[in-house]
Amino acid sequence: MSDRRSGPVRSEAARRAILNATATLFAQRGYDHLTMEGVAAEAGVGKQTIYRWWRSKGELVAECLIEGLLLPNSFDLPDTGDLRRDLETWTAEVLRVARDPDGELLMRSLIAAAAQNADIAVRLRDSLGGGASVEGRLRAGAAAGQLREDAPFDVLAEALIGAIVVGALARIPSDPARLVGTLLDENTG
Amino acid sequence: MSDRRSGPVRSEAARRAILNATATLFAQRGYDHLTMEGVAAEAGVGKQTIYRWWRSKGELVAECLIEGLLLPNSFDLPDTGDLRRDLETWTAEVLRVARDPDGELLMRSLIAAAAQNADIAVRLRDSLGGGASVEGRLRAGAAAGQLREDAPFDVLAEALIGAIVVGALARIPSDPARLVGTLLDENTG
DNA sequence: TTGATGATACGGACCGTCTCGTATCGGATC
DNA sequence: GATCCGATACGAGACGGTCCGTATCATCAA
Repeated sequence: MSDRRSGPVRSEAARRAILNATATLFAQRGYDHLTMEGVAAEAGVGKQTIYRWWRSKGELVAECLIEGLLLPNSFDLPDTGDLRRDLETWTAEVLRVARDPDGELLMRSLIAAAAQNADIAVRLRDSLGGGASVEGRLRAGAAAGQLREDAPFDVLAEALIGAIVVGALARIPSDPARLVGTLLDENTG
Repeated sequence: MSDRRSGPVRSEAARRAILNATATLFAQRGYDHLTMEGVAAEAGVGKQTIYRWWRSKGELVAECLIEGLLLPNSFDLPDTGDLRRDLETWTAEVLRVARDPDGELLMRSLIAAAAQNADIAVRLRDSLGGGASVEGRLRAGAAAGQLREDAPFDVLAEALIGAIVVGALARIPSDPARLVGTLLDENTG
């Protein structure tokens, strides 16, 4: 028995056009005003082609997130060996984007999308450095003697990301150095 | 010149029916599946009566929040004199509601609503103890010698609420004692 | 031959506006 | 004080629009 198939193969061009259109419209209009018909039109594609491969708007946005089409690469957390400076750099970069008018809509839309869709929440957390990057960087810092070895890395990561998110939602101007300082100071080795 | 009006006065019965219906349907279906027509039907009211007094779904939900129809009163932060225990009690209560299936939908919907609507974000922050309650409780604790006098109260409050919110979004099981402990431990006087 | 594609028609859900007829208020008239 | 009148909120629902998710074309590449 062979699982060979005849007929045309899934069009990669259509897939990319759809994902790019989704990213464009998401950034322009936000999650709630993102429509499947809009994506189809922008991508020059039939609606059915979208529904054939994605079950919902949420899956579409989640895949854009995975593909890195929604968040800039600068959100990668650096590791220069200086834990505090790296965290401040990263926090400042995230806050800078969050304060830019376009970026603010993007962040708020991502949060709204994450609140409505578990897939997106997981992907967003990854993209924003959830389990992996922030917590990992904290561990590396501890290994380098810049943080208590037994510091609660997961809680600290959650608090840092949480403070940024809530600050963005409530439009509170946060100071990266104060924020990182508050969380690190008490836990330095 | 007088600003007297003739004609019937705004119906308080209709207002309450609308707000109650909004709260009920919000808790049942979440923010995005809350429809004006659904509210009108549930409240036994004409759609126009809603649109006459509220410009959007967001304003409606924000007013429910103000009226205390969406969040239980138990979210009031106690002050027994023991800062750490009070914060742990409050955090545990919030997390308890967030873990209940109905409560989870409610919390996630509130976050989604806050991300989309600035009014709701402000009201939610108030209801959840934003500037006022958590930060104020921290100050009181400092005055009682349970926290450094010069601790960054605002950042700590933001980090605590943020950690709870992000934990709820990403469905991370948080431990109230660890969370509060991490934030308080080395800011104690 | 098979199956993905762009296009488009379809019924249905909600939107926000508009207009009914009805009920209730204040002010003017008697 | 009784009565009428203009103003206005009310419940109900019709209306044109947008978007949903599904179904069905003819077309075209493997």
